[in-house]
Amino acid sequence: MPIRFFNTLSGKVEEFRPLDEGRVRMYTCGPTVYDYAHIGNFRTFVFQDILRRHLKYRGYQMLHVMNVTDVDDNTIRNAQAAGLPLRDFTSQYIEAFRVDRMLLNLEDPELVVRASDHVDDMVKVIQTLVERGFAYESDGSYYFRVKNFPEYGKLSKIDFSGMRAGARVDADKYDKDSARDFALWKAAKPGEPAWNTPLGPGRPGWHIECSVMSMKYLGETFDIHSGGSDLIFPHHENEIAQSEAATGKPLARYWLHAEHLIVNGEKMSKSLGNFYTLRDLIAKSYKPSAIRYLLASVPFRKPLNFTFEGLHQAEQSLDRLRNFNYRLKMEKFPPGESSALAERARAAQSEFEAALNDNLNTAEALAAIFNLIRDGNTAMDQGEFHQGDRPLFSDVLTRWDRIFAVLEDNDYDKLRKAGFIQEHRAESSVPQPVPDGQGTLRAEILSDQEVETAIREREQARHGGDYARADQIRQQLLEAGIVLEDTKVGTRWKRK
RNA sequence: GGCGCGGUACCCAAGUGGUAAGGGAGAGGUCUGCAAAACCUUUAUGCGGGAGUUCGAUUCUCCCCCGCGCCUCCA
Repeated sequence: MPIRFFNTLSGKVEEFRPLDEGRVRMYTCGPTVYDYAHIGNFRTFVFQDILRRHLKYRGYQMLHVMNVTDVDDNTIRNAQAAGLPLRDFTSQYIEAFRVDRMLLNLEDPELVVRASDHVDDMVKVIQTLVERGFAYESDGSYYFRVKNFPEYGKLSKIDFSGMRAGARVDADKYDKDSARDFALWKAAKPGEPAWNTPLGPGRPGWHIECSVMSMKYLGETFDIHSGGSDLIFPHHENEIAQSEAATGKPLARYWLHAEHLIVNGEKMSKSLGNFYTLRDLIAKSYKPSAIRYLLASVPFRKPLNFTFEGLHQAEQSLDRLRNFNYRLKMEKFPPGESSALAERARAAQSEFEAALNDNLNTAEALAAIFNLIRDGNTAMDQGEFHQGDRPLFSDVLTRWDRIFAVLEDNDYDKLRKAGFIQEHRAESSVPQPVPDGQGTLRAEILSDQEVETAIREREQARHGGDYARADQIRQQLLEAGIVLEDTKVGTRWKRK
């Protein structure tokens, strides 16, 4: 079955066929590293992760390049405010972004590249654009001459032909021939970082980095380019202009754009107080896997309305998935197998695969797996689920999770790895959350060993008929964030 | 104003020219020392509003209303 994507360039859903059989070259616009990435950014990055995971699932070898913008007005401003050299400042947020990706189970792209490492390459491309008549110098800055690139607007579908230069913007404010022209290279200003290059001292404009780095690592034409919908114009439109003017070849064949995340129906902004980073949500005790689930559950071309109720619902849904997975692994089933269940499992597999092939319809892919879970649970309750059915169900779940990556309950391991929580050390006192003074949370948690000791004590109380004591222990553990469930095969525990 | 994405039950959210997936929440029931988990039943004659096309529209067309985004450096 072919994969179909909505291509912003054509405005239609199209069958996906990469240039090289079996291999996909993809470029995605990563963050500007002047602060922690926010959940709106991660909506797009989770979409891109689902995209690459599905392509891999379909057997494609990926060459995925993600850029990091580490030189622009924002990074320069914040680095100065922090009193740090630009590179040191941005390196901190590149590292924070790496940790956030780890927490959200985002696969690492094959290459993550920094704009500031490619200034020489950018200079060469700008020189080419000058030679070809697409760029000009003015006061030490270089601009792209939009009117020489007639296809300008083909991605964003903006028709510029009727607009007169200077009609909207006071042209005198700029040293540009036309208000629409955009900067390729910005002349050095006092107090700002600058590179000494054949173009003169200065720093790159925003768009040129992506043209240059994609060309360098993926070639002049590659398969997929993606980012948030706000990048369609001007960023991606300008990339197309620069790249195609320089090479004479199409830049990317499929353009995929994620719609924005909004919060409570409003745009997320710092002034509205509804602006959240991943760390903000972790500090409120939400699990990264639930955040990933929520961000993945709405197909990428739909606006995603983020609410805390929605996040809570995602947690509940995730529990349902994991409960079934646990039951599948741990419960004892009668020998034999059922051909009806085998058929059911394979049907669910083809349903979720078809949903993802259809422009990454994650909502439908979720429905397919929940239907399977209900049928599996029902069969188990009725004693009709057999040992021989286990491997197939397990296989389908595992396949599904190659895309969604939420099944394994390893949030605490990851939070510990990130340094956000630590195990409880003292013997007597109850673990306490400890704010670390940076808006994140370092909480102490009970160790696995402590939990298991308490569970053994409760088991003894239960066998002795001392239910009051058993319930007390269960309550104490609950207050420490540990949930107990008595099953046929013993007591299961999990972290809330 | 231009371009784009949306408006489906209490909440989130699929989908189709032929009569509304899935998840959460609520209610009742089964199971269990209790709880939790799980299962069963149940919750939209209805898919923003109006008109049209059609045997038939939530799905197509037109108009209108509302939300969100972009329109020079925001994922």
